[in-house]
Amino acid sequence: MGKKLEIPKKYRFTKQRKAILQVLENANIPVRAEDIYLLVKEKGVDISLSTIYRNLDMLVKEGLVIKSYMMNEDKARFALPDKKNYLVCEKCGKIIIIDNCPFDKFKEELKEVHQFEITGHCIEVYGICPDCQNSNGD
Amino acid sequence: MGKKLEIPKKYRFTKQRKAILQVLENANIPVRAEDIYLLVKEKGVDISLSTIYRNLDMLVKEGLVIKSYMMNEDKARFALPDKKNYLVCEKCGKIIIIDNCPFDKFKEELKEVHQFEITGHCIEVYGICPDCQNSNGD
DNA sequence: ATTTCAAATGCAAATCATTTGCAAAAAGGT
DNA sequence: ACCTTTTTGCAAATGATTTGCATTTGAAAT
Repeated sequence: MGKKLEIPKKYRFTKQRKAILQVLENANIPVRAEDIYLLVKEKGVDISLSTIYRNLDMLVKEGLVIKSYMMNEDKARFALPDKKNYLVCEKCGKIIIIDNCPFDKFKEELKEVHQFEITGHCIEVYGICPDCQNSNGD
Repeated sequence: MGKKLEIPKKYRFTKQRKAILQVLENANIPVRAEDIYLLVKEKGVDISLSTIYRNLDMLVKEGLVIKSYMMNEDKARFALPDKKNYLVCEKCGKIIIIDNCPFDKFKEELKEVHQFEITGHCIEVYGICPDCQNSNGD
């Protein structure tokens, strides 16, 4: 699914780090620290939440991972850059990645108008998914 | 500045609430709960943080205010819907609102492809602002 | 293969934004 | 002014994320 994550050589390649990368690569939506925790443990690798947070911080600082927050959720989510644009269903929370981001063409215009050197972006679209449109009530 | 906020009649019009709305209307960028707290106090109106959070929750639930998180900041920001798309400078943190959102045309396409009934969106673009492009170091 | 040492980890404690319980204060209709 | 309900403030609780520190572990050098 996602692209291969290349960790800069200045960092060591531990089994915990390896497992975290694997989860991020396999995830098809942005995941929370806790999701990673469970998925890594599931693979039989021992890990702690602080290790996960420390690695995510590092990855975000290196620009390899995007951190974002979703509507009405107080926990951060992390994803490879190709999963940073998504649709979220307000009812069931389903997440759908938008590929072929339409934003790129607009980027040029924005760059000129504001003289910004643009390094990235993140789009969150929310609405009601097909399934929830049909089902009334909750 | 921003548009006028209309509070549904089912809510009472207290002085704290009035002050919060005023701050949101006058803000030219998304603000944090704490910013609102300081600005309201500055106007001489007594208020507590819990009142601010409760009102913001209400406004978000009513769809009158957009809640978002910015890059590398763990605090939520709140803004009227016309300020939900912005550029952030990674160096100095400067925020610039994108008006005339280019996203609307793309919305139709997205609606068809994913069958989503789209109710809103939020775009964050990050990069380096003109000022910071020149200044080296910090 | 062993040594060596900085980087990485786990645990428990600390932080800090946000939330919540509850009694007191203030809206708004009658 | 009175009554009922919402809203507020305070202080305590919550819960995600961060941090200190002793221990473990990569991987470079021997």
